[in-house]
Amino acid sequence: MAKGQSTRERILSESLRLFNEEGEPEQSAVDVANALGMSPGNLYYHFKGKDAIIRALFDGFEEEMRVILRGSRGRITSIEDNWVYIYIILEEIYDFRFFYRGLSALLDRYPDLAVRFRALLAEMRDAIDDSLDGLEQAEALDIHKRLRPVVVDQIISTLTFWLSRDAVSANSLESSSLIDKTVFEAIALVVPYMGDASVETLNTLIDRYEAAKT
Amino acid sequence: MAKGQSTRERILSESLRLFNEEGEPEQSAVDVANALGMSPGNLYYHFKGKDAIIRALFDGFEEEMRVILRGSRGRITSIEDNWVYIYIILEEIYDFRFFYRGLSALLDRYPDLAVRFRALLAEMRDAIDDSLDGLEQAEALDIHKRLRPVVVDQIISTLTFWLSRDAVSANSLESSSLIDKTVFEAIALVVPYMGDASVETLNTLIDRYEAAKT
DNA sequence: GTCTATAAGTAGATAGAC
DNA sequence: GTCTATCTACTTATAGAC
Repeated sequence: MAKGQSTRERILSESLRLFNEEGEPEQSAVDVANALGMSPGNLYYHFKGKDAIIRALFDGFEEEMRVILRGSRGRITSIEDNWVYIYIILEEIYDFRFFYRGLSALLDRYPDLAVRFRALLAEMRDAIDDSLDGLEQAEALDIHKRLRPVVVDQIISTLTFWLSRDAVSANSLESSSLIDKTVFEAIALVVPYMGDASVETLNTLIDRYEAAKT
Repeated sequence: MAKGQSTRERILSESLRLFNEEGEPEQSAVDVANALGMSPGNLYYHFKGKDAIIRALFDGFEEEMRVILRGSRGRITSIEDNWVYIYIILEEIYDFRFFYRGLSALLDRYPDLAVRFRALLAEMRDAIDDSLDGLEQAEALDIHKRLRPVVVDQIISTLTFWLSRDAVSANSLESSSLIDKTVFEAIALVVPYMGDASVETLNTLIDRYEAAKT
């Protein structure tokens, strides 16, 4: 543990680590205290319980994600830009993976977080719409009016459930491979709408993907 | 409750109802017994606990899903066929929705069910491959070799996480509307690969979707 | 097959000493 | 700020009577 870290911060970072690595449902507030060599009473002095810890962790995630989403507006015009942009989003989600893995259950347990999470998803939707607009101009992307919202839903769904998909699949990947694969899949959703540029774009995408693997 | 139903059957159907409607994590074995006006001791006589109940429920789901998946092989050639086929799959999943809503957590808790669930997904993958083959011949569907497995993944993902997506979204739909919407989205994933037939297919799809709504 | 009673274990939470 | 001690509430599980 880095010196200068307050007890509060130590509780938060150890909780995040335990939830991500051992599974949030399996860890009680007392487990967190034990992992830190701290008494439960002390932990309860800093946080009213596991609920308060999870809310505090969400605060941090929410803020960082907002910075990412807002920082990109109007700046995404190429496939390369998109690759990097989505990669950054997925890395942020990966750091908060316990939340995404048990999403439905957690949103049921914390209705207040559900409201905030939905607001975050709405921001993400706007950001994706924005970058699709950018691509439509720069790369002659052409999505049928009726299909546009469906495609956006599919992209959001991919960015939301990629970790659950991996958990369900038999052979779980290492994190960076998984992120690369997911970026590829997200962009692949719009490739067929690129008309004559599709094949070329697909090749660019495959090159980028293969490069990331090495 | 229908007469002639054994206590075992009553426990299973009441458990399924409670898990689906009230959430599986919130219901203990004692809650199920109480809901049936039965003593916990009696429930424990029939099932060793909640784990045994969930395994028995999975047995039923697994068997029904296999029948559906195997019954369709080689019989799907049109968009209409696909619509009906996917609709039936989603209805079956809907009956077992508590499981799909807490998928990651449940597969973590029951590694034996994880193995069986993955086998079921593999069967589903084969069935989807099969029906895409059918469409490729009948409707000149043309998916780039590299994208084919990605598209199949996206379809499977849609059919696996549609209930979680709905739970996360702000405005949850009524079950039949949600199923219609999901069928539309699943088929929409292959529409752009239909070349000249795309627009026509999309219109057929929209008509079918609008008809389902009324 | 079904009931009552109860044991055993654990998470969540707080009071009060240091 | 941190610790020890403790209490409540609840789930799981079983023994033994009917």
